[in-house]
Amino acid sequence: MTTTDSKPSTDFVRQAIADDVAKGKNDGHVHTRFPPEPNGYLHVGHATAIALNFMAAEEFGGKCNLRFDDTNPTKEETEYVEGQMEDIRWLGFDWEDRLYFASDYFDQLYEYAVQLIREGKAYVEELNAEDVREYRGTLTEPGRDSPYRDRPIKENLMLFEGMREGEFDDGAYVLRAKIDMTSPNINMRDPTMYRIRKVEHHRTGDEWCIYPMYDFAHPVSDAIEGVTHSLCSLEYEDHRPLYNWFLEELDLFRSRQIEFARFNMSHTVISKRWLAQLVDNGDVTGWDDPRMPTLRALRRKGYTPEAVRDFCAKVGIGKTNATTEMALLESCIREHLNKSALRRMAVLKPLKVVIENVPEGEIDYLDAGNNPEDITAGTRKVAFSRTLYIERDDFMEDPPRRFYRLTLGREVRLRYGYFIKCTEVIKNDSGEVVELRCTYDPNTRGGSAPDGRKVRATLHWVSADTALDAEVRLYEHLFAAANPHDVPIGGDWRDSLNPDSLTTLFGCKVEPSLKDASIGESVQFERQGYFCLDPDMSDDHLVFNRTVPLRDTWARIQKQGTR
RNA sequence: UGCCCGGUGGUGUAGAGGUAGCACAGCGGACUUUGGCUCCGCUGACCCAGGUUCGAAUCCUGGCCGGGCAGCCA
Repeated sequence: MTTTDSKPSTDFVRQAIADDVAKGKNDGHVHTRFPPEPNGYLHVGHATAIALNFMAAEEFGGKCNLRFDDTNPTKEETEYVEGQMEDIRWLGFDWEDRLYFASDYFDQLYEYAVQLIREGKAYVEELNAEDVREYRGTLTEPGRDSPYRDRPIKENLMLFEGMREGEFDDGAYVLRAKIDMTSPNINMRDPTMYRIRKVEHHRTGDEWCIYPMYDFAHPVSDAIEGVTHSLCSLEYEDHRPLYNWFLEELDLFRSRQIEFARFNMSHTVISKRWLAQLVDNGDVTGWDDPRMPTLRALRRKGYTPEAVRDFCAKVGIGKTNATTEMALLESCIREHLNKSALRRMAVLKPLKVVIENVPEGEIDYLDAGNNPEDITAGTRKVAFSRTLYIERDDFMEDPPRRFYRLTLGREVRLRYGYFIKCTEVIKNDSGEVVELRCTYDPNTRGGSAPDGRKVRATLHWVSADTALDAEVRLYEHLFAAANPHDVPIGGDWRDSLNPDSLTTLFGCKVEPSLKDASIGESVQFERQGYFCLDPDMSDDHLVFNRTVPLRDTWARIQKQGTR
């Protein structure tokens, strides 16, 4: 078989949708939904699902609903509803007027349950949870029919009504679908449809004391909304027959469930459960701690929605349990910020430099480009004066082979400035280098020598006369191990928490234009990385987060020398 | 031991009977007023065994390995 027209290669979900459209199913309409449970904050894993649902719908000319799956009031809160909506909007997706809640359908769900009871397809169970488990059988043995399975319809109706009226305690009764207790698929062994929970629901208050289970609520909700393709994660594969059973028995719109693999990423944990533990243990400062893989944490750290969406596209979608390297995420944010972020100079670990042939009190204002990738970003002035700071790491008294930066007697360039040559090294009593004396060449203003001589290195720097003090927070992987759960026997997944995941630097020296930055706005500190102001800042205290460091070839060379 | 799903370079993902591609990572080089960016090159994969076929990553059979399922969670 040959194809002359090259179809854009797509993932299997989009292919399945395309097949349905081609067959004229649902008159070619496509409608999806993103159905989070409001019991925590969204993370990058959710981002891939959000992107899949919204993008796929759009690609096929359809819409995507946002539907909160709020059928378990003991775990769900309004705070999370709002937080999740904020995160999805930030990502750049719009559900327009299609904001729904499974709880919107509680009345209809109840009616459908009654219908199934009337048709003899559901019954009220009064075995306790333990006995139900016992009757269910095991993975290898079939289950047995409950003694209440053949309760008369009238009685079921009365009891279910009683459940709804609050006549019984939590756990006293449960409504079950009557399917097949011997099914090899355990989900079909008379699954629970409703349980009694006398707790307040975040939206319906105390209107209800019985709540539908996911397996019942989800297909019905999808059908009510006309969702053509219900995308969910792999663990629901075994639930698909049940999903279809409800739609068929109730004769509802036939939504199609398609499962895809859940997202995993190296050097972190993804599930809400583990993340909550990190928050509770105080391993991080909260759900928005920049080391977390949550969307609000990434946002605070300086990630852009464009980069996260690009990441989702590059990760793709499959059916194998896969773990994406965090390096891919980092490359996505670097790619976006390289094009968009303004360049600034900031010295993280300052070393004082005195340019001896610059007179005291004299300040020279030099032009500095704001972004070499985008000339329309313009230029700014940076001050050059007798005393300035350079990075400690940019000077070595006894440099190794491939160290091109400053050392005694060597000439280097100050970015946008002049060539300087180190003439003297000043140390304190313990032998630490505390100051450098240098001379500059006035003929190299702007950074090039009229006589054509070259320097191997260009250093970033700031004038001591105009520099601002700042706190800078450097982040690294939260976990040292690629897979924190891959732990030796007897170990704990938290054992591989990286003790250096946060390094806080005080007394950093940054150029004054950074005073005008706004919280979250990305800038590149030249030669170092991308940074943004953290909300922890105040009028007289700048706090920057490092979003991601620049690729560092020198660090790699050093590492090679080490081994 | 029952049922379901899945195995393509280090990682992720294409491939639908006809040259195994892309991205990230790694390595080397060019360029460079960021040891950044960009550009060029390289390394590197179809779980195994049979079968069908002129031809198999793809279809069939059998193994092996991995994941999921026994909530009144989602």
